[in-house]
Amino acid sequence: MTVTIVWFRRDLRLTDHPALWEAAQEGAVIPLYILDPHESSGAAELWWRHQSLHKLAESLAALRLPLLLRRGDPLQILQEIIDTIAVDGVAWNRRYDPRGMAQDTAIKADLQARGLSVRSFPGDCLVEPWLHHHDQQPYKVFTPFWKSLMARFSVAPALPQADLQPLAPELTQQLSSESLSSWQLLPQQPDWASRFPEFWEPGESGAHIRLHAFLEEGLLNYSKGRDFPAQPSVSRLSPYLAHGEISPRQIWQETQSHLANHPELAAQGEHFLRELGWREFSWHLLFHFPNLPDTPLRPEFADFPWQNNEKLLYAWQRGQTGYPIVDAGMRELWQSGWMHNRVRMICASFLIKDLFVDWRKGEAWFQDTLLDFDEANNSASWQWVAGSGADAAPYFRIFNPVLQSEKFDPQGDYLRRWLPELAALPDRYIHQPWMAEANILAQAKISLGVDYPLPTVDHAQARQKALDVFQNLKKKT
DNA sequence: ATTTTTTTCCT
DNA sequence: GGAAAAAAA
Repeated sequence: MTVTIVWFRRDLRLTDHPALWEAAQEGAVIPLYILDPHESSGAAELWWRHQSLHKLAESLAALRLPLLLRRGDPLQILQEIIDTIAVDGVAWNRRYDPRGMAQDTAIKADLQARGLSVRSFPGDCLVEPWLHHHDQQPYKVFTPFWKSLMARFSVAPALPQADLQPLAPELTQQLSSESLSSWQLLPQQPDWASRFPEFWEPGESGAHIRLHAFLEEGLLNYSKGRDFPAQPSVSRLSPYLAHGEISPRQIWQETQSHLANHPELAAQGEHFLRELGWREFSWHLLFHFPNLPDTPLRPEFADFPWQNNEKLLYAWQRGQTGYPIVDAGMRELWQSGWMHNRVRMICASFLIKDLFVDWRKGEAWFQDTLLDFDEANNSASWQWVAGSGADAAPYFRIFNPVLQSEKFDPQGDYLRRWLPELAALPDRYIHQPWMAEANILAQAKISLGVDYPLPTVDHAQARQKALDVFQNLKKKT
């Protein structure tokens, strides 16, 4: 009978957890979570992590297992536990972020030198990110990447929940855990996160409830509906995925089995799974280009003449740009910790190409405020919008915030949900309040510049300026 | 995962 | 002269 420490990281779940499964097959399991103070984490993701750890501890407690919570350098913590009690090995699911991989390699070497069995298992990708072209080059374009992945690999079946046995009391007595509340993961400004529980139910069971609700209600119109932020046509699984409360393998498998019963949804399902493919592609890119979070993949973007106007950045962050679709998105993010994908693209394009603020400032803001923050998705997607990424939008693809709003929120339902001060404006003007005549504004009780800002920049001018800058960048190279 | 301008095609 | 398609950015 062996005793294995199972080190939980961004895989806060009990099902389809390969390390936990394997360790439980062989004997007793000591579940451990380490808060690493050197790891930078956004305020929103810490809020979620608090709830998530609480839920995981509850699920384990029901199986008469503790969740050990320790704060500090992971190697030191592991050494400390190993020195205290008789442990045979340590097991974890692999991480694929550059810092995490380096840390895991060092820890594995150290613990193995101490004679421990250290085993790592596949982490939360459909296929581990080190695949490449036949000539060893990494994929830089999504479609060939995804086709090749689909053709060459099959997704491993999701594992059921491990059969966990209670720990022997004498073992439990020797283990000390810190209290979750002592970590103070919840934000210092409590009113900021106060509305999160209206929108989210963190935890493994919440993840599966969400997935099944989506498969039943959202998938039917996924391909078209996913672009309309007022429609319930997207899965909203991203925060669960980011914290590993559900694995991509589980989403894959449960979607496939739903499709088996609903063959008419095949095309919608394929589209949904392809979005999981974009997550996969982002992790592939981050693995092969570890500087993705702070260095443009296309070198000509290194000298981009950013203006980085602090006031404009602040207006964007707080949803005060004067462009309703941008402001609605930024307020959705601030209030709910999440933003619809279509609106993320519009807001990001606006920051970069209308406000001339460095995409890394936007990336940092998203990191701090997104409940679903994911290092690979966030950096790959910002580079995609900036045009500096691998398979990026061409630089001249500049979103028009009014057209996008009219096209994807025609009745202004999304705008009215997040911008109550504009609710009384007629549909025709809600996408561009500055075009409304004085009597219409008066009727809607809006004084522009007082109740709602005038546009901070002129889109047509900003667009032209952005295109000119891009022409100059091209000339230099 | 686009927008704008130009051209074509019809009335 | 307006809509649709194609081209350019």
